[in-house]
Amino acid sequence: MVQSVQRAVRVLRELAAGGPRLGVTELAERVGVAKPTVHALLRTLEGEGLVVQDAETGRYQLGPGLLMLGNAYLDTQELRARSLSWADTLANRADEAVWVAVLTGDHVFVVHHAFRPEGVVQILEVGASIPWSTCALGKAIVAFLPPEQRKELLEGELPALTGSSITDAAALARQLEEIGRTGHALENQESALGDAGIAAPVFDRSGIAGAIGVIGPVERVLDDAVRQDHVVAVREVARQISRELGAGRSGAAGRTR
Amino acid sequence: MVQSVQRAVRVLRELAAGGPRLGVTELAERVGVAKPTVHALLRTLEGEGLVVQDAETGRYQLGPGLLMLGNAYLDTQELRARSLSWADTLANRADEAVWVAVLTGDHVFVVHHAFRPEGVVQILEVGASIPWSTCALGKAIVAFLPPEQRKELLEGELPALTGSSITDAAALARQLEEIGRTGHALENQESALGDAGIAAPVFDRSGIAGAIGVIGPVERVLDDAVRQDHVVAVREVARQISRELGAGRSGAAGRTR
DNA sequence: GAACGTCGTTCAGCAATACCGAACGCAAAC
DNA sequence: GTTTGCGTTCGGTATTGCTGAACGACGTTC
Repeated sequence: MVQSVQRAVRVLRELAAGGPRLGVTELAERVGVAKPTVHALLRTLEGEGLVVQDAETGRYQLGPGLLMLGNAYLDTQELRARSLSWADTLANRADEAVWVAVLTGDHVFVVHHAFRPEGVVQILEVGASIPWSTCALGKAIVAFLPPEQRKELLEGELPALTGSSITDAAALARQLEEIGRTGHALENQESALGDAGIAAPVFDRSGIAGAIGVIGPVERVLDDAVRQDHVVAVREVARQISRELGAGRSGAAGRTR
Repeated sequence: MVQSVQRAVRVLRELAAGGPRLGVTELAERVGVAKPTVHALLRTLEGEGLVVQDAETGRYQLGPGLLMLGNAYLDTQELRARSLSWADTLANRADEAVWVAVLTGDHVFVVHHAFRPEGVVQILEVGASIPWSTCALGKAIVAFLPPEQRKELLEGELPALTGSSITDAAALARQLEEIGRTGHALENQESALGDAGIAAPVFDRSGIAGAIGVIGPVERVLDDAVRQDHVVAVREVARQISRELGAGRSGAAGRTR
């Protein structure tokens, strides 16, 4: 609606996507507006700290103000706040990394990452964005969405990140149905080779809020000896968080009606 | 310069600062513009995913798009990229948490956090913003800034976060001078009670780029038995990263001229 | 249970504002 | 030394965004 703001955000998006440093001219043609316009937007964003200009080359890149706002977003996430201690508990109990995620559009957003205890070098995944259909967290959320939204997502794009990604809507629908019955979702190397996950939905007063799950090497996570333990642990923790968020007593399919 | 963009950012800032959810009316009076104006801005930001509206109450809060942009900022940080593996190495060697930070205005911004191995529950501090004068990282950076910038910061506000925070400009100037000689900075509960830190500056082609250091309980970090080891380790790692960033061979005060 | 107050939202008109084409200064490339 | 490309500045135009007033819905109060 407000043109300049839309354009400013598009500029930020281009800066985020296209390489570390971009020039005014390049940005102008990517966004499709005149060069002086982009310049004015950049100066404004720079004044607000959302963009910084490299003193040497004159090119622009994203600024630290964005990180502040991004962190502020995390703080407003009630799901995240309530999950922090439970995620740690789960990480210790399962001896695996734990992710908490919400759905945004057709992607799943990791809002918290509890590390695996005693793990080796682990990279932080907070802020990661994954197509819903390729991970346990996404499937756990979508399975409990209102039918029309679920249908819409199923009819949308189903990208393949690995050879195991499920790209057939009918097969996915069957999985979702089963997830609705069992209350948990599985993922076997559908988003990254070698990684598997087990996730369960988290509800708040108004319905599905997100999902929590364990993520780790397929050999460990889906091992027959511990898999059922993981399922139970994840589902229990998800239900606990749901209760703290004020969900109705029907832990699972209750809110889909 | 571009009014609407400035106002949009101010709206985001207010959303970040003031509580989890704010209404249009409240935002309008905080930002000081008419209600419909704020409404239009919010609708635009919502369309871009930087803001979401609570379906129930109609109030607004920050959106996940901000997290994406914030993460994109981290990815553009060359210092962060080069530090990742070194920070882990240092965390293991020192057996303490390691932070990497850059200077923004008069605050220090944590862009990477390597956890202490085998540590108990640790909270992630990436995105934290600390007054430069209250932490080892900040002092390590400012000590190697060009003289006029250093002077400006010394004349600026020197807030006190704890009773140990240094608020006297002359005392700080003396510390900075010593840091310039020794190549490392110390912090003894100046930003948080019980926490201490040891940091060293990191340089790139054009001068000071940021700092890296260990953070932990004062009893461990500043213990006489290991303190000197920490100093050596931090300084070595800082020099290694500087080399990767293309700094001149003068590891320490070289670039201040 | 009805009246009130408050909130988010819509509308239309005014003019302020942001956009653009052209031109400038500067640096690097040839 | 010339040329090419960059980021930047400038001024006029009309598009665009801003505002006051009014609408409908919700929650509260008496």
